[in-house]
Amino acid sequence: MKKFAFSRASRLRLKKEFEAVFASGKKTVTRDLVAWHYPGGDKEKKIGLMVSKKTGGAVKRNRLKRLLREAFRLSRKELKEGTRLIIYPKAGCAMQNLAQARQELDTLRLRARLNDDGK
RNA sequence: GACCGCGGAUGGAGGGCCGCUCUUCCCGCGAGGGAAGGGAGGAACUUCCGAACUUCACAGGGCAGGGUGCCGGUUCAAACUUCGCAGCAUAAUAUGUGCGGGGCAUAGGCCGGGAGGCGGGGGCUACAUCCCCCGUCGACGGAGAGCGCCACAGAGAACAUACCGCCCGCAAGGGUAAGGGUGAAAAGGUGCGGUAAGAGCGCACCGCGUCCGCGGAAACGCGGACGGCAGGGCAAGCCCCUCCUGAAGCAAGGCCAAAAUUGCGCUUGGACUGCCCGUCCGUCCCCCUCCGGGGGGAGGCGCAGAGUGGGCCGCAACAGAUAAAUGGUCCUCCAGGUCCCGCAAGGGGCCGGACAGAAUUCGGGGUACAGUCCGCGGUCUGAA
RNA sequence: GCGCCCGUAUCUCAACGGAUAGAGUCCCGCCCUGCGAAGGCGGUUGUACUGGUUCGAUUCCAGUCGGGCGCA
Repeated sequence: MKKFAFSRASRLRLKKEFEAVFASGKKTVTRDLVAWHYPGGDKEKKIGLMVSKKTGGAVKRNRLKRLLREAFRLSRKELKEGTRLIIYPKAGCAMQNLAQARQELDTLRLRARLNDDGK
């Protein structure tokens, strides 16, 4: 297995999965992000991204998703196993580069107590 | 040379590390791993036109509805269709693929022309009309079929009882449409004749209409004859005429198909065993009964219909995803901006790469766009 | 992706193609009150933008821009 792999298994892909997290998950809010999270059944950590059209055009939205996906990919070993996470950047979100994205994701993880404490 | 505007081209380059997606091959029981190769644009944006494609509808004709509107030339597709050639894939003369020619856009783009509107200048001594030139604009059939509207001002805004006038008349009344005034628009213009005053009432020129001739490929123009001249504007108001037009759209459409439900058929279930026999354990409810059993329901199994969740095709000619890939980060170079040091050559610091992201495909239009290059036009400045 | 609709004051809505674009609300000033609320009087604020048709455009037409809706 690759160390920083990010395949389709790490993404929420079905409407059912999203709805399960919305229905029974907890909501955590930081300055720029809103997140829903829920401990899943298996060990896989999965992420889903939602970006509103209010954020901007397709280029801006894609850039935002790529940054957040990259931040998740690089720091996902710190995350608790089995986490299902949905991230929604707020409309006025001023995220410019990867460093800011990782910092935002870190504060989100601490605030939601999703750290991998080694079981 | 600088600046501005318009049009066109281009839309940073190389590398390291970590990732995503597709195809082919290899390894692996599998999960997966590895190798090679492909992976956003001129606008992918917009959805303003059209073509292909798909499903539905469809005897023929008409109406309604929607659209179109001076003339000529030119421009058109990796889609579709037709023909020819080539050679690859394959068992194949079929199919796919490549090349070339033809067809195909009602209304688009570009170029040119013609009438027309507006503005400016000039000409006919002057006004008006008209003519010529320059600039500019436009979706440019019909107001000689009908309906409707035309504020304010003005007497009057459309089959005129004409306000001030002019003329006749003592007056009542009548005749006038020249002149004044209003307005975006008021019964063709100028001149002469004519008349009580006037008027296409008559005449000349111009304008308008009809017909004929000539020129032009056509729109149209020119000339001649005839008609005294019908009654304003608006059709991007309704409308009439010409011509075109079946509807919807890949979320089209086709296929596979859990669970639950519906229908039909069959039916004691499990363990021991390779299988049968056999043994053991479990065996819901109702009705009939000659106590052997039989029938029905529930349950179980199978099949079928429909088609939800979901998936596949449509969807690839070297992008082909589907909560939707084509990325992140660092270094060097190339442009660029700004600041500091310096007389200058130059050196250093900081910032930093336009607009923008495929979703069946193709063509045209529209819009956005840093920097660089090219062309055209304008203004300013300088030199000869 | 495809198809469709709508843009008027801060907000909710009016306005046969006719001029100064209205009504409530908001805001501002004054009056009233010991102060405020309510009330009264007065005022500010504009047709998304750019062209075209027309004597004249919020209205008609075209194009940009910005919102919204439907379709599995």
